[in-house]
Amino acid sequence: MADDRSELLQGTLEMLVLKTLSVEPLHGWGISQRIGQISRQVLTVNQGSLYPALERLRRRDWIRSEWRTTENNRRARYYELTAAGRKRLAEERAAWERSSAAVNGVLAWDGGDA
Amino acid sequence: MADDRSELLQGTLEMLVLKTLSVEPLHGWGISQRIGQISRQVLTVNQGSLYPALERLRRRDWIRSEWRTTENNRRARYYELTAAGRKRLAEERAAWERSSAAVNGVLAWDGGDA
DNA sequence: GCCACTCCTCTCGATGGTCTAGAGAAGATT
DNA sequence: AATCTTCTCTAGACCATCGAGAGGAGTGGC
Repeated sequence: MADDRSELLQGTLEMLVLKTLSVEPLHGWGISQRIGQISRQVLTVNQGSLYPALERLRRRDWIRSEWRTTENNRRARYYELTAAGRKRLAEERAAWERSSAAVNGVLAWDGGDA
Repeated sequence: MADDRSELLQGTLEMLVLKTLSVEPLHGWGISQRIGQISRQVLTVNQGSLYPALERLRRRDWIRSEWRTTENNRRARYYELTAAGRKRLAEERAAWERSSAAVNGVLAWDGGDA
């Protein structure tokens, strides 16, 4: 029922998070806001998906975290990319480009060759 | 880890199947072959994913099936798109285009405006 | 001082699409 | 007769995501 439910493509969350953090360190809530903002609310990340994803990324040493105080004077865990995370982002990006191009190729197919 | 596993983007299988059938009716094995062929093996559909997907599509009346004999003289269940399936394909395609454009937008973001 | 609101973290259980790993049938080829 | 190819189909498990929360701490209004 892919109604208007979630517009978040499965499997892209980690890449999106890594990309967001590659621009600047952010806390969880900020990552979610940022992705929504850039995509004009087409992509929405809910917290129940985000925190487990952050934990997975941290466990693989693609991001590291640190408690800090926000501009609003609240405690928040800031995440930033590691060198391995940067490499990982490049890989995921390449895979995304290859796969999405392939999907577009199938969608564009009209019965010609192949 | 840079999983060389499946290159199939989650959530795109049904759309790919509908698209494939929109060109011509095919049996399950043929659908899988066809998608691999067009995408130059970037996308691979394994049977354990395909048949449950076909069953879901059939149950929603987006495709209908019929036993026929193939060119190789074997029994095969041919699937073809219904009118509702054609409509559904258009919807999924629109959603895919919106979402993948949004993902590309996030990937292209470099810290400028939002 | 108290209350509502925003900011922000985090958890649990359920859902559901996909994968692994098969079984099995029947025509074709050797 | 044995094996390959074509083709359908299933069971169990995995695991990312989602829905629906709980909770804590600072801010601003009254």
